[in-house]
Amino acid sequence: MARTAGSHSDITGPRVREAALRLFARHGFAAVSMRQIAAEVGVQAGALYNYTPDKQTLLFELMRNHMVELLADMRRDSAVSAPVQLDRFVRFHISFHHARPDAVFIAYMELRNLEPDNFATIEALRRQYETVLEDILRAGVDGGLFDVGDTKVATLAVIAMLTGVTTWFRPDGRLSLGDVQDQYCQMVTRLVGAPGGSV
Amino acid sequence: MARTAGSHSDITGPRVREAALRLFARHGFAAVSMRQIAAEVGVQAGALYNYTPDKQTLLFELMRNHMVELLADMRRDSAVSAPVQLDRFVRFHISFHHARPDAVFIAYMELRNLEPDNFATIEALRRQYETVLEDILRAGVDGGLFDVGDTKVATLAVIAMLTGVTTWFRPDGRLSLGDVQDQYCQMVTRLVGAPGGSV
DNA sequence: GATTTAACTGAACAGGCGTTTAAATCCAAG
DNA sequence: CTTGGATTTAAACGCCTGTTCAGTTAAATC
Repeated sequence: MARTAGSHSDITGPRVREAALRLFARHGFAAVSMRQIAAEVGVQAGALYNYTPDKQTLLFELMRNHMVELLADMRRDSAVSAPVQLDRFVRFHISFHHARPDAVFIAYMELRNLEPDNFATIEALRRQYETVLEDILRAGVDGGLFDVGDTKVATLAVIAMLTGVTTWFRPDGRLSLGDVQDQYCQMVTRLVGAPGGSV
Repeated sequence: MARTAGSHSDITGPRVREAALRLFARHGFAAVSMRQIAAEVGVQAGALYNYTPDKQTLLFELMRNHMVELLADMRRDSAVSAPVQLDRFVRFHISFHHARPDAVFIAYMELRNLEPDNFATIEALRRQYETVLEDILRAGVDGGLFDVGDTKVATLAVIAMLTGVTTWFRPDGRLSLGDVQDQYCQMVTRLVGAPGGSV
């Protein structure tokens, strides 16, 4: 034997992913070259292929990691009432996405650059996430606590609304993240027709 | 003199823009080559330069046309009440965007591929559109008909929610466009805390 | 200090990129 | 039918693309 596995790869590997994440988010997958990513890491383009089989897989892994992390971090507690679950979901979505603006951007913008198999995988994870919210809404409707027209439509409307926050929220702006979370909780609560929603 | 101006350009010009619109929407600006656009039109790449000074301008013109058309088609009638204006805004946004899925896609996804000056122009048009909704909400708040936390936040939330429709709505699906418009009107009405909103 | 091998370089590959330009083509007016 | 300008082609420009690979470097083990 000799050199222990990953004497530099422990460092370079993550750096490659970080650089790719930032550059893909900033300029788009198709507009970023492997040489640009390599330059950001301080390495030649060929060295990247120690860490990914190709550019497409690099994108796919970034998106999958993001979605897996999203699903893992979300705690689903069906013991509490639907309105409380909804409130938690809203706050979780906003804070989780705010902490990873680049990954969010990529996950929503680069879907069309995924090869069919990879697209199907990411799409399945995304639907899984949507289902969590949909289940909350349906539970609320079944319990007579919510009143929405079509549950699926309401689900997609709420997620679109929440994800939009990442595109404009700046922590040094007029409102704190907590302020924004509070307002979105109120808006979503009203949107689903919860009794306490309207003042 | 000879051939009247634009004997073929009347045909080729629009075809170039149509092909570019579709291809940019499908694959992304950076991933589409001038040769691909030319092939779609049935022409050599060089011929495109009779219709656009360069690729960047082709993208910019598509986006600007979309935004200008959006602002032009919207009829602002401040004589009616804020809730009615809001209802009309929601229905208009959904149907206008549904009729132009490719242009919508480009207008929201290709902003980062615009050069600074072009970006500023599109951004200004977009803010102009947002202001229309914001004015409606503020009028409603001032008249005691709406109750939102921060008006700007509510504006962005509603627009994000409405624009999201384009990503999933299919006319051959479970719901008609009218159904979707109805449900979004109800959700938005409740979201802004209008009195009749909650059942 | 010799050996081993992970990590990386640098050059090369075939092909595509946006754009330019001279020459060819086309067609309506004279 | 000739003419002349609008329209398009075909080829070329220099540069960049993702990926491969033989060769170099350097660190950890013996």
